[in-house]
Formats: sequence, structure tokens, C-alpha cells
Amino acid sequence: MAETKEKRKRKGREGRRQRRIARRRHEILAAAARVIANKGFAKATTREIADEADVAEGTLYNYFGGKREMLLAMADEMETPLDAAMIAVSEQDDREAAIALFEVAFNLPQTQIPLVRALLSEAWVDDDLLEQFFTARLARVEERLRTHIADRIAAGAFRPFDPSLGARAVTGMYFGLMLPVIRGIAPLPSPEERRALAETITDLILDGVRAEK
Amino acid sequence: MAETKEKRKRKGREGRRQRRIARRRHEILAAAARVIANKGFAKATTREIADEADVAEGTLYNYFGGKREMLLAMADEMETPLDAAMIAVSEQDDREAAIALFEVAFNLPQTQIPLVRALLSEAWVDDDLLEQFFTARLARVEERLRTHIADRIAAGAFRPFDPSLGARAVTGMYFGLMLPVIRGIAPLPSPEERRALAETITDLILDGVRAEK
Amino acid sequence: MAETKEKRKRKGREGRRQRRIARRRHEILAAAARVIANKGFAKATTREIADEADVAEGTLYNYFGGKREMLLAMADEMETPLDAAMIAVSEQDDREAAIALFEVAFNLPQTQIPLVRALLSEAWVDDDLLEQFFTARLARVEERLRTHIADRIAAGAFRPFDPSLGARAVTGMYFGLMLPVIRGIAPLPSPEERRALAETITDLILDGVRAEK
Amino acid sequence: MAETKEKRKRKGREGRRQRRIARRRHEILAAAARVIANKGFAKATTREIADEADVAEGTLYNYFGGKREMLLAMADEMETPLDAAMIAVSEQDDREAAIALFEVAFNLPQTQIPLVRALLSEAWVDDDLLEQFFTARLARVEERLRTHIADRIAAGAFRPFDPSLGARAVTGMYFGLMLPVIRGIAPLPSPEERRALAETITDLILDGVRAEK
DNA sequence: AATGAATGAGATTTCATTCAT
DNA sequence: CATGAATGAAATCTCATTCAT
Repeated sequence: MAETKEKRKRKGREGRRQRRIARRRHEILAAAARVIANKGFAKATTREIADEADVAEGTLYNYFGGKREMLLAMADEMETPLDAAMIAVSEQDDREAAIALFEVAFNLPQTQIPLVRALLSEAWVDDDLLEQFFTARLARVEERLRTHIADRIAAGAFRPFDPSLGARAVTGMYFGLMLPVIRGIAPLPSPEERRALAETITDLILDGVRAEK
Repeated sequence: MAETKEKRKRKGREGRRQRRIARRRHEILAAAARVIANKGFAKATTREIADEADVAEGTLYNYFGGKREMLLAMADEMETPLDAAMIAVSEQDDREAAIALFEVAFNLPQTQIPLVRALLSEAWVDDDLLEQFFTARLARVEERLRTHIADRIAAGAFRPFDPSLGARAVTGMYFGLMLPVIRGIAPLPSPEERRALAETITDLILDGVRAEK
Repeated sequence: MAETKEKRKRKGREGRRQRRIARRRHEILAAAARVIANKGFAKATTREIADEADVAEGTLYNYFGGKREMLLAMADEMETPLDAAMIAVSEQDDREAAIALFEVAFNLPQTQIPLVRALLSEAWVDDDLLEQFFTARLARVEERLRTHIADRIAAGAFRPFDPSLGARAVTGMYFGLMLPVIRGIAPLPSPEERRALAETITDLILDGVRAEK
Repeated sequence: MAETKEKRKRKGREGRRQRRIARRRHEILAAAARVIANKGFAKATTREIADEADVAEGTLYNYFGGKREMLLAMADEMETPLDAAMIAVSEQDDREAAIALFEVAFNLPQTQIPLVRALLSEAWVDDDLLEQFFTARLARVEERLRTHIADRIAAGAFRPFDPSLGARAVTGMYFGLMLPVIRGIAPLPSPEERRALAETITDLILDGVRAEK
């Protein structure tokens, strides 16, 4: 029994330790993301990251192999709204489905912004990172959009046009609207704004700007 | 007269000297842009820039106050296609005008790409640079678009919708399509592709994707 | 009586504890010797020593004051074969005595090699360590040899020559043969090889290489 | 002619520059050797090497790729006395030839001592360095000795014994006598001492210590 | 003006040691 | 006693900038 007790105690302690480590790792990553987002990867010093995380510089290396590995850990940890938006959207009504999709996509949690901003700063000059963190995800989204557009054209619901270009135009529009938010020069839209934004965008895409035909 | 002759000669020589200096300055800037575009500002070393420009490191400092000043010089030297496209928008026919505008906008000279890419890499983390090089220009473009849209809505030519959002959606779409080109992961469109691209985009914006109205 | 019993039990327990501690200390020292022998003192990390000894880093500090103290403990723990060989030299028969001496001296236990190698690596740059671990011992050996040689010269058994230089030549030859073994680039001689080695060396020293006298 | 003059001037300047660089490189290497000899490779800091060489730390890296490369440069630059001693020794008279050889071998220039001491400190733990700088040279010497001994035995001039072991015994004796000098605990022998040393050693090897047979 | 060696501040990373659990 | 996360001093190396030639 004593052994069982001891075992249980150790298990409890071990679990707490694991959680403490995971928590600390997460804190450091968040701190790194904030600093890197502001300064860019190269100008963000480990000193500053350590200060922001309120640990000693050496401690960083107990959790990550180095500065670069922090970035890769960010890329892993991140679930972009685009990923979330990929969850099957019911296809009965184009308009409602599209609005819902955009609404989800515009919902970038405040805490994810530094991660995305930090990653984009390096992805702009680092091909590997761009591929791993960005291109691969985007390609999945665009593929899905392209297929959907092609289907709707075949069904006669959409006018005939290049589905590939259409897909890129839509994702492009999305990034054009979100990049200023990620960059920090535009405010994160409120839930109400998100809804209005999604509706307007959807209608623009579906029917264009022209009044009458 | 001898003096005048001498003066003329000196002027000629002086002119040649000036031109040589300007040419050299331009070469160095282009070299710096190529290196910075590839590595990012912080990772681009003066050594590498000097090598790329085929001068000694010290020579860089005869033309620019330092690494940072090269970036600022780039921002000055650069004429974005958007600037060019601003010349004339308000034409009789919306469709033709818009197509022309996009066609100009998609015409980003090969040599300008490194400049834009280099500047964007830093503008992503440097507020001053973003403002000077980017926000100010973009704001002018969007303001013009917004006014135009508002006018057309008032004239009953466009459906009623938020002109500000519409302007941002259009510029967003433009950047969404051009960023991969600037980043170097998509090819620069040929003149024919530019025309087709401009037409498709214009029609999407004007009439949307839906088949029947 | 109960108290006595208790005391005895405690003493028994205490003895076990002492032995366990001594054993653990020894294990750690052996592990440290292996690591330091391979990497050198400065490049051997406490982390690696702890891993090799299969304890936590902190545990090292329960047995030793620090990395340096491990070296000093090694110097204490080590009995060089030269020490052993010092037991008896002055025998009736020079040849047999010398052969026996060399045979003992060449008998460096496998487990002692890392200790000696580790200590030599630091003694090469650390005067204190060289003195404590090496010079003092060697001086005793050479003094003894010198005296012996001087005696034999006085007795007319040896040719007249500088006994001091002779002593150094003999120890020098010994180290010249053993250093590659300690360094790990020559194999430890087997018992048979030791005997043959001792005989050859002894004959070389006694009679030289020349055929006719 | 002006061009010729200019060319000549440039050549002169270029030559001076080359010599200045070579001189500086040599100074830095000597400083590094002194520091590394005293502290060992790992404990010798670039800071201290720079101070000893009276240059800034960064300057070291204009001449060497890093600390390790300094060691390799030392190994290249070094001509050991053993190398010098390898120059053909006339074989008529064993005794004179051997004395001359030892005399050369004991002539280790004062300035080479730090280089050898520094290299040995690392070679003791670094297999590559040991091989490049040490084993390879020593193997050449021992091979030569072995051949010579075998020849002399075949000619009946030497007693029959293992030539390989004899060669190692001789080089071993040499190192046993020189290591304390290199280590800095024995003084460098004067020319007169060298001669006496060489004679005594030679006679010991040739005829052994025994007085009469 | 052009050069490139010298500089030294500052960045990343390692690691012996401490100490709370 | 054992543990191992935290620490921070110190080491190596980089690189923008200066300046004598």
C-alpha cells in the first residue's frame, strides 16, 4: 500500500511538473511572438525575449533549441482562422455559406495575431518557413475554393471564368483585408463588424458592384 | 575666352562626374535591393551588398550614410505601378477604365520587384518606413477609389454599399494577386496575361460571379 | 537492551549507508574520468558526466564540491603502477629485478587508464595538478633510480655515466612506451607481451644494441 | 609610361600589404600559441589571445576562421626538430651519426615550444589533430629508425631484437626527455648540454649501462 | 573617391552551479 | 539525498562603421 501511495504521489507530482513545463513553454513562446512581431525575427534579441517572458536568457534554451526553433514551434502551435474556416460549409445556399465562411475567417483571436505577424515577418524572406507555415495551408484553401467554383460554373450557377484566378482573387481579397489587422494598423473587427464585413464581401463577390444589368 | 573654355570643360567634366556618381549610386542601390530582398534587411550584410555591387565596403559609405539610409533611398527612388495607375481613372466607361487601370497596375517592372520586396520586408516591422513608403501611397489610392465608388453609387450606376470597404476590397484583391509575384513565388505576368487578368478581375468586380441576375 | 538493539540496527544501517555513499562516489568518479579522458577537462560538461554516471546533475554536488574537485579526488584515488613498482627494486640480480620492475610498471589496469588520461590532460596545463599528481611521484621514482644507478656504478657493475640523466632516460623510455596506451592509440599489452616487453627493454638498457662488446 | 609607373607603384604597395598581412598573421599565431600553451585550448579565450596579440577580438577573425583554425594553422606552420632530424644522417659510423641526430633533435627553438605545447594539449583529446600534427610525423621517424635497426641487425652490427620495439623505445626516450622541456618544467638545454646529452644517450643505447660483459 | 583592415559593441549560445521540491 | 529547472556569467563570433592609405 505504501508503494501504491508513493506511486500515486509520484504520478501526481509528475503530472503537475509536465503541466508546469508546458505552461512555461507556452508563456515563452507567446513572449517570443510578441517581440518578434514587433521587431522582426533578426532584430528580436534573445535578451529581449527573455525579459518579455520574465525568465533568464539561459532558460530559453531549456525549452527551445534556439531562436529559430521558437519560430518553428510557433508554426506548429498555430491554428489559423483559415484552418478553422475549412471545416465543411454546407453548400445549399451560396450566400449563407459564403457569409459564414468569411465570418469565421475574419475571427482571428487577439492572441494569435503576434504569432501570425511574427511568422509572416520571417516567411517573407525564408522559403522553407513560407512553405511550411503558409503556402501549404493556403494551397489547401485555394484548391477547395477552385473546386467549388468549378462545380458552380458547371451547374450553371456561376458565370464562366477561370476558377483558379477566381480562387486567388477571393483569398487575395481576404488577405488584403486582414494584413493591416495583422500588421497592427487596422483594428480587429468586432463580432458585429465581422458579420457586416462578411455580408458585404459576399455580395460583392456574388453580384459585383453594378446596379442593374 | 580661355577661361570660358576652361569653365565649359570643367562643366563638362563636372557633368560627367555627376553622372558617374549618380550611376554608381544607382548601381549600389539596385545591388542592395537584391540582397535585402533575398535575406531581409537585418540579415543582409554590408559585405554582401558591397560584393554584389562590386565595390569595397567602405565605398558604400561614400554614397549612403549607412545601411538604413539605403532603404530610405529606395523608398524615394521607387515609383510603384499604383502611382502610375493613378493618372486617370474617371472615364466614361467603367469597364474600360477599370481594365486599363488594372493593366497598368499589374505592370510591375522586373527591376522594381527587388526594391518593393526589400522595402516590404522592413515595412512589416518598421512603422516609419511603412508610413513613408506604403501607407501614404495606398491611402491616396484608396481615397480616390472611395470617391469614385461613392460617385457611381450616387449616380445609380453602382448598388449601394460601403464605398470605403469596397475600396479596400479592391486594393486588397490587387495585393493578394501581386504579393506572390513580389515575394518571388509566382511569375510576373506577361503583357497578354496582364490584359486577361485585368479583364477577368474587372468583370468579377463589376458583375460578380453569379450567372443570372 | 531495546536501545542497544536499536543502536546496532542503526549502526548496521549506518554502515550500509556509508558503503552505499562510498560506492556511489566511486561510480561518479569513474564516470567523470571516462568523460574527461575523452573530451578533456574543459570540454567535459557536468551534464555529460551526470548522464554517464546515470545520476542527475545536482547529485554530483552532493559528492563533490565541483568539477575541479573531481579531478583532485581522482589524483587521490589513483595508484599508479609506478607506485606499485616502487615496492622492491634492489635485488641481487640486476636483470631479473629490472625485468620484474618493468613488468609491474607495464601492468596498468584497464580501469586506471581513464583516470590517468583525464589527469594528464589537465596536468599538461595546470601546474598544481602536475605537481600533486605527477611530479612528486615521478621525482620519488627517479630519485630511487638515480641512487640505485649511482650505487651500481660505485660497485663497478655499471659503466660510469650521469646517474641523473640515466634515471630520466629510463623513466622517459617507460613513458614513451606507455603514453600511446594511455592516450588510447595503442592497445594495453597482454601479460605475455608485458613479460617480453620487460625483457627486451631491460636487455637494451643493460647491454645496449651493439652486438660485440 | 604613366600606366607603367602606376602599375609599378601598385605592385610595390601590394607587396608591402601582403607582407604586412603575413606578419600580422604570424604575430597573432604566436600570441595564440603562448596563451593556448599556458591555459589549454578550451580555457584560452579569444579575448585573451587578442589582448596578447594586442589587437581587437574581431581582428582575429580577419585572419583566422575561428579559434580552432588557429590550431590547424599552428600545425601547418610548425617544423618540429624531428622533421629537421630526418635529414639524411650519414651512416658510416653509428655512434657519430646517432649523436648528430640526437643533437639536432634536442634543438627545439625557444619560439617553437609554445606551438608544440599548445598543439599537444589539444592533441591529447583530439584524434584528428593528433593524427595530423603528430602521429603522421612520428610514424615517419619510427619507420626510418626501424629500417635502420633491422639493417644493422642483418649486418651483424646490432644484437638481434625486435626492431619495431627498439624504434619505439628510442623515440620514447626522446619524448621522455623533451616533454618536461616542452611542458616548461625543465630548462631548454644549452648547445653544450645538447652535445653531452646526445653523447650519453647514444652510448646508453649502443652499449647499455653494464660495465663489463 | 576607393579601399579594406581594424574595431568593438552586441548577439547567440553554453554550462557550472544553486536551490526549491 | 536526489532531482532538474533556473540562473547568469562568460565565451565565441558577426558585422556596421571608421579611417589611414
